[in-house]
Amino acid sequence: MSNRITMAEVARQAGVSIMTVSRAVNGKDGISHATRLHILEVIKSLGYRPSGIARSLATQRTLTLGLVVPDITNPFFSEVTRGVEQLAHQHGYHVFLGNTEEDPQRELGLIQSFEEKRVDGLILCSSRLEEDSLLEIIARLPAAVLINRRLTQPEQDAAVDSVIIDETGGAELAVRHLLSRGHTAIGFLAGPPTSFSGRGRLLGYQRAMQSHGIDFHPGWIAPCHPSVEGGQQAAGQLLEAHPELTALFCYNDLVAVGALHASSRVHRAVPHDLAVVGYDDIPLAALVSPSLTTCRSPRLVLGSRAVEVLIQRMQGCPGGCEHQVLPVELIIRHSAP
Amino acid sequence: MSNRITMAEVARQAGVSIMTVSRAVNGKDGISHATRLHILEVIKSLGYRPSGIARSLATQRTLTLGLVVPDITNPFFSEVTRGVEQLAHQHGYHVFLGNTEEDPQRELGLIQSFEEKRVDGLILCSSRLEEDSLLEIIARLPAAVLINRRLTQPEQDAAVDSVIIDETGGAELAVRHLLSRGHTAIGFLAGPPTSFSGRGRLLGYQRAMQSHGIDFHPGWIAPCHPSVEGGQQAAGQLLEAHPELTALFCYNDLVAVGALHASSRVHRAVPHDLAVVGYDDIPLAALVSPSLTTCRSPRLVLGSRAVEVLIQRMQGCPGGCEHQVLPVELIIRHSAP
DNA sequence: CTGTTAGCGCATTCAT
DNA sequence: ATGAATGCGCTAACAG
Repeated sequence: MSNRITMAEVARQAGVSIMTVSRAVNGKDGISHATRLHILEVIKSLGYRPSGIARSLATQRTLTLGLVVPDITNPFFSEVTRGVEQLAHQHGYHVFLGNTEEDPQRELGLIQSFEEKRVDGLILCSSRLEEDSLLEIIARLPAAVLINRRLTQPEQDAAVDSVIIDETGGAELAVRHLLSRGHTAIGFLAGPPTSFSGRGRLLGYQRAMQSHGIDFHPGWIAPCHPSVEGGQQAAGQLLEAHPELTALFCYNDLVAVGALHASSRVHRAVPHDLAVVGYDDIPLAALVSPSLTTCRSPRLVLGSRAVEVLIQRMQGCPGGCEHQVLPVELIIRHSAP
Repeated sequence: MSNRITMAEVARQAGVSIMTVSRAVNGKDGISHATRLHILEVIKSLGYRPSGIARSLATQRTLTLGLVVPDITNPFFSEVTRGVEQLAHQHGYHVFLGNTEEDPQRELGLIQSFEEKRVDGLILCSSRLEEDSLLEIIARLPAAVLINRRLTQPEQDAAVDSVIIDETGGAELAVRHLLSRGHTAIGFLAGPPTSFSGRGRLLGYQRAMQSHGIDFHPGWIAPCHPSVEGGQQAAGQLLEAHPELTALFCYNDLVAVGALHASSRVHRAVPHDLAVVGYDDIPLAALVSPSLTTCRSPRLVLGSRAVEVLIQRMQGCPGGCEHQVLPVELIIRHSAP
C-alpha cells in the first residue's frame, strides 16, 4: 500500500509521545497550547490523516450509517437518500448506500455486510423482507429505523423505530378534494395491494367515499402496476368499463401520467371531462401537461427524520420506540383544479 | 456497546485456536474438513459476525469505495450511482455516498473524510474543484477516477483516470439529425459555458453547423440556466429575437421541456412549426408531450465503467491512466421526428 | 493440519 | 502537562 503516515511517525518528528499527538488531533485538553500548535504544524507538513479504521477499532464506533433502498434511481428514494445524507453529515456521520434492486435476497446480503462493516445504525427503506427476518435482524443491530413500513403485529411493531408517511390521511385528502368539487363517481387506480402504501391509500379512498355516503363500488377500483404503462392500461380499461366515472384518484404520479395518456386516447380532456389526482409529487408531476394535482409526500424529511431517530437511539436515549407519521400536503394543479 | 461475539469466543467454544477459526471464516485451506464444519456450526449457533473493522486494520484494505456526487436527486447522478453500486457489489465492495449539494467546500470535506475512512478507491462525479486541488487530492489516494470531467492541462490529464461521455459527438449527432431533416436555422440553448459538458456540446453544435457550410450566427446561441425555467425563458427570448429559427438544440432535456412550454406560448406547434432536441434522455423525456428527441447519455455505464477502471488500478494493473469516452445514442421521438 | 507470536493504528486507563 | 502500558479483533508470518 501507499506507505501511510501514522501517529507514531508524527510523534517522532514532533519529539513527543503518541499520546500527545492523539490529544492534539482530537482536540482534547491536558496539553499545552504550544506543543499542540507544534504538533498541528508537523501534521500539516507531513500530510498526516488519522486512520478512521484504527480509531473505530479502539473506540468501538464507526460514525457510519447504513442505508438500504430498493432503487436509488426512483426519485422517491433518491430524495430520501438526500435527506439521510444531509442529516448524517450534520452529525458527523457518513453513509453506506445499498441498492437492493428490489431483490430481498440482496437486501439481506447488504444488511449483513453493513453489520460486518460495524455501522452504528441502519436505515431500511421500504424493506421487502418478511416480518420475522426483519425483527431478527433489527435485534442484532445497535440501532435501526424503518422507513415507509411498520410491522403488523402490535408487539413487534412496538419493538422497532419507524418513520412513515400518513398514507391514509393523504389519500383521504385527495379524494375529499375531488368530492368537494362535486365529483362522486371517483375511480381508484390502486397500486400493489401487498405494499404498505398500497393498503394505506386504498383505505383512505374508502374512508373518504364512505364518509360522503357514497355506495361502495368494487368495480371502480382497478389494481395496476405502479408505472406509466400500468396506469395507462388500467385507466383505459377502467374508463371503458365505467364511463360514469368523472374523476380518477391514482396510486402515484406515474400512474396518473399513464391515466393522462389514456384519457387523451379516449378523447376525454383533463380536467374538463375527467379529473385526475396523483400521489407523491415527484418532479415530473409539475412538468406534464396538464400539471398534476397530487399529494406531496415529504420524502426528504422522511430521510432526515430517520437519522434523527437513529441518533437519538444511538445515544442511548431512554423511552420506547418512536413511530413518526409525517403529514401529506395536497398540491392543487391543473389536472384537478 | 452490544457485547459482540469475537473470534476468540468462537475459538473457545469450538475448542480450537483463533487462527483456525480465521481460516474457517475466510475459507482458506490448511484445515480439515471436519473442524471447518464444526467451527461453522459454532459460528452459526453463536450468531458470530466477523469485524470488518478489525480485518481492515490487519489487511490494510477496507473493500470500500467513496462516491461523491453533486446532487443525488438529479436523475443523471442517481443513475451513475446505481451503476457504481451495482459493479461495486459485484466485486465485493461497498460504497460510501457523499452528496456535495453543489458545494465545493463540502466536496473537499467529503473527500478528506473518505480518506480517513480509508476507502480503497474514490470516484468523483462532476467535480467542482479546481484542477490544482483535484490533482493534489488524487495523488494522495490509492486510486481515484473522475466521471464527467477531465483536466485541461495535458500533463495533468495524463495523470488521472477518467470516464466521460462524448459530449461533442452527441451534440453533433443531434444537430446533424436536424440538418438531415432540412433544418438550417437551428438555435442552440447552451448551458453553463464553464462546465465541461457545456463547452463540449457547444463545440459539437458548431462543428455540425460548420460542416454543413452554414454561416455562424452568434445570435442563434443563447446561454441559459440548465432547468425548465431557464429553458423556457431563454427559448422565449430566442424565438422572439430570431423568428427565422425552425429548430432548437437544447443543452439538456430540462431545457428542452422549457422550450416546449415556451413554444406553446408563442403558438408554434412542436414539431410542425418548431423542432426541438434535448440531451441526456432523462426519464421525463419520454413522458412529456410531444415526447423528446434526445441524446441518450449512458449514465449507468458511466458509473459501472468507473468502478472497473478503479478496480483495475487498485489491483495495481500496469499501464498509464485510462480515459474512457462513452458514445452517445440518438433517440428519435416526436419533438423532432 | 494446527497453534504461537507479532503487529495493524489508535484510544483508554493509569502513572509520572 | 506528558508518557507507558494495554487492548480493540483480526490476519500474516512462522513454528510445530
